[in-house]
Parts: sequence; structure tokens; C-alpha cells
Amino acid sequence: MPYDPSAFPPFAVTVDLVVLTVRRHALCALAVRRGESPFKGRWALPGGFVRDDEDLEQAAARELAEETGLRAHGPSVPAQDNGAHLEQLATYGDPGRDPRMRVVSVAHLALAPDLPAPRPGGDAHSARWAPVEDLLRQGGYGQDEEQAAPLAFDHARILADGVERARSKIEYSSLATAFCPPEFTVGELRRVYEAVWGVALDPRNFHRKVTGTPGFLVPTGGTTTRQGGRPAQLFRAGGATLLNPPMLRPEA
Amino acid sequence: MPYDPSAFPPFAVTVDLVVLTVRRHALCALAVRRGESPFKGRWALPGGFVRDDEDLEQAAARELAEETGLRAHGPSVPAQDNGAHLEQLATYGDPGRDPRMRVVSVAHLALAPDLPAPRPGGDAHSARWAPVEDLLRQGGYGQDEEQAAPLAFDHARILADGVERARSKIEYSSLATAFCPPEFTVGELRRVYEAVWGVALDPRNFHRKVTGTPGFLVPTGGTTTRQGGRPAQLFRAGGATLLNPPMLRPEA
DNA sequence: GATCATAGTCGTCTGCCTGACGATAAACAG
DNA sequence: CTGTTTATCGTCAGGCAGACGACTATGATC
Repeated sequence: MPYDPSAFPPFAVTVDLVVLTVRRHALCALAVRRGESPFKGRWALPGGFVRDDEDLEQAAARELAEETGLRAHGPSVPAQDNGAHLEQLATYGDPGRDPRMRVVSVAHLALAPDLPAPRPGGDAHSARWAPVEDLLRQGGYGQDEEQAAPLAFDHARILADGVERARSKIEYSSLATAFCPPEFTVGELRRVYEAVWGVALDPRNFHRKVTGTPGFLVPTGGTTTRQGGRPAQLFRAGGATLLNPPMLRPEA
Repeated sequence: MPYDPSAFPPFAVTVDLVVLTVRRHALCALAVRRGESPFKGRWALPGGFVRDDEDLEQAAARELAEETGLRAHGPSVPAQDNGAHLEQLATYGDPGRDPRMRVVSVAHLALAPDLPAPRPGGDAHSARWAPVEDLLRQGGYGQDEEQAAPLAFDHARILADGVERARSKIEYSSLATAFCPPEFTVGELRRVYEAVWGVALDPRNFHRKVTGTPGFLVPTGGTTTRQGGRPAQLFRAGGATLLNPPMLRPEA
């Protein structure tokens, strides 16, 4: 097929973000309230149009910064001590997913440590961290009526895909450390796994696994007692990004 | 951001296909020769524009049918006895990846059994199955000069991503059966793994693993001798799509 | 037809990893 | 001082994978 500039239908291309964090023992996602029709007043994933001169990952990083203030690191940006992990998730392009026009959305997945200031202040009217369980509960019932409505557009599916990606990827990679601050304890890392998977893990076997995998955790020498109990060793994420053999979730 | 129809830049959206098969003990990909500028005469991945009224997966299935005659089954189309596995791979949208205009390409991965008729006869001038090793060898040297040039656009990276997806996904899923005809032997399945991973596997341990995983293989009762040697039992793919525990590739 | 080459299939053995769980250590709250 | 909490080390049995021996059933070759 020759590339006739008039031969292709024009699309709008957006990035949508599944931003996950662990707060109070629960896996939470960032949701913004829509100020415009359609789905006015409903909760949605943050996102926006890709600009003419930017890459898809740049657009996602820009939206992430606008909504959360987080700097992102991903495939093309090496990891720093602060900032969130960012990776492409999947692309959604059903005709009719947006009633106004043909929109193709390249969804991205971002993983962030619990934010010191949960101040999402972008162009959205309001934003909040909500447990993914609440956001995905169809016809769900939150504490108030506002939370009951399902997410706008096909964002429930996008969120579900992002959560599943995170759940499976921490099995065989060091991605769970993206939910932790730069220095963390084995127990804090374990609580991340427990929140993401929604299960309880044996602290002794977990400790053996993560400390026994070479290159996964590097002791910093310090200790902390911020969880109460006996002081725990502090670690930072090591260079190993792949966990071999993987740590499989307990059977369903 | 309000959705002002004039506020977003228009994009062209295409689907590109990484179609993989196993031929003569090698993992091969479908490549088409470009008949138009830019990259005229160079090899590229098959693909085309997404139409105004079709879903991304539909567009990929249509392109696959045009190029290979294969019917696809994927997330939204249940598996049939014939046809190829189709799934979304990733989306590539660098500004400048196409010198003529802003194009976002949603790449898809298709896995097909060795085709009875390798007759790719779509709109491309010519098409061929080429070992991925040859296509990815930068400044590679094939039998003839034509094969030496790298793939057009960013298609080498897309192909590499697709190959890596296939290599990793057969570890923990039954996807390798997508490379096999409806009925196949354990040895044929093992040769698929060997070709995709580029390693030699122990036939006895492989046999134990795949026949010992419940729901993975279902014996049909028949036997075949098409490989020479002692007749082998014929199987078809069972209902299990996930392989637990996974079959990990030998260490690098 | 005997022999050989080729594949397929069944076992055995050993070492590693995991899940279950006991025991000890080091902090804090009363 | 005692109980509670969390961290960390050890032990043990079962499961699984890699290495590899043995046997079986075909076709090819002499």
C-alpha cells in the first residue's frame, strides 16, 4: 500500500497512566475526577494527548510529572534514587471507546513509592489514591456514592491490565523495589508483595529468598526501627533486575 | 485538558506484524520487500493503516490474512484448530520513525505453524520467511546482497522485541503449541523450543516435563513416524494455557 | 534377515529450592 | 521485668530439574 497522505484516517493519540503505589497495606491507583463531558464527574485514569514532537514515553513521563510531581525512569531513562518506574503497558483503540472521536490510547504503567505529599495537582479538578479493589469493583460501593460508579471509558480494563502486569512482573523481577523508598528493609519489601498480591507471606522464607538472591539487595550498613520491634537492616536495590528462579505467587 | 477537536495533533496509526514460525530448525519471521520510498527495496515487517471502523486487533488480523492467508485467534477470538496465535506486542511512536509524517505503530505478534504454502501474496511486491538471526544481524551478510541491509524503519527493534516476547512466553505458557500443527509429537514440540531458544534440550527431561504437566498435552491416541525412528504418540494442545512451574530456558 | 542409525519412552539419582515451622535476638510498652 | 512485636537464623521433608543409563520400535543398509 503506497503511503498516500490522504489515504489514512486521522487518529487522536493519548497516553493514559496506571500509577500504582502501596498505601496502608493496600495497592492503590491514582484516579482523577473528570471535569468535562463525557463521563463528567466520574473517576478516570490520568492522561492526555501526545504532543507533536514528543515520544510516547516522554508524553507519559510528562503527564506523570504533571499529576504527581514524580520524575520517571524507564527503558530509556536509567533508574535514579528517586522517581517512579515507568513502562509501556498496552494500547487500546476500539472504535467507540471515546464517543466523540477515534482515540488510540497508549497506556503506561508507573510504580511509585508511597508519596510524601499525595498532592496530585495537575489539570484535573481533583485526584486521589484509591485502592484498586475499590476502583475495579463493578457497581462498587465505597464509603460514599462518588466512588461507586465505575471508571470512565475503558479505564477499568486498562487498570485491571496494569494491576495484573504489576502482579506478575514482581514474580520474576526486582520491580517491587520501585514501590519502596531508596532504602528499605526486608519487611517493608515483603509488605509490598503482600499488598500487591493480596496474600500473607512467611517472613522467614521471604527473607531467605530475597537475601539469598545475589545482586538483588545490597545492605547499606544502616538499620532502622521504623516498623517497631527489633531493628532491621536497611537495603537498597541491587543491580540485578531479573529474579532467577522467580518467586511465584502462592496458588490461587 | 478539555477535548477540543482542534487541540490535538493528528496521527497516522498503523499495525505492524511480527509473524514467527519455525522452519528447518530455525525461528523465522515474515518479511516483505518495500516497493515505495522511503526504504524502497529494503525488507520490512508487514503492516498497514488501521481503518476508521476497525479495532486494532481486527486490523492486525486483517493484515495477517492478507499477507499469509492465516486466520488469527487471539484474546477476543477463541483458538481454533487452524489459524495463528495473535497478540498485541507494543506500540512505537517516536517522532521521526517515519520520515514523512507522524506515525504510531501498534505492533502485533503472530505465531504460526510452518505453512503448507509459504505463499505470502498480499499487496507487497514480494515476501519471504527469513531466519530472525539473519534479519537482526546488523550489517548482516546473507547469501545475497539483498539480505544484508537492515530492516526498514525501526522494524529491527520491533522484531527483536517480538522475538524476545516469544522466547520468554513459551517458558510459562503453552504458546509453543501455536508453532505446531493441530496434532504433534513431543519431539516436534521440543524442536520448537530448541529453535526458538537456540539451544539443545534433553529429550528425556523435556518429555517428562510436558507430559507430566496436567492439562498441557492431550493424547489423541494416534501415533506417527514422520520424524523417522520409533513411532511417537500424537498429542493436541490441552486446555491449560499456563505452565506452572514454568520451564525456564537454560542459563545464558 | 542381521545390523545400524534414529527417535521415543521409562527410570534413577543427586542437588537445589521451597514451604512449614521452631528458636533466638533486639527493640518498645506497660 | 514481662509481654509484644518484628527480624533473623536453622532445620527438615517434599518436589522438581539436570545428568544420564536403559530399553523399545521403527526404517535404512549390508
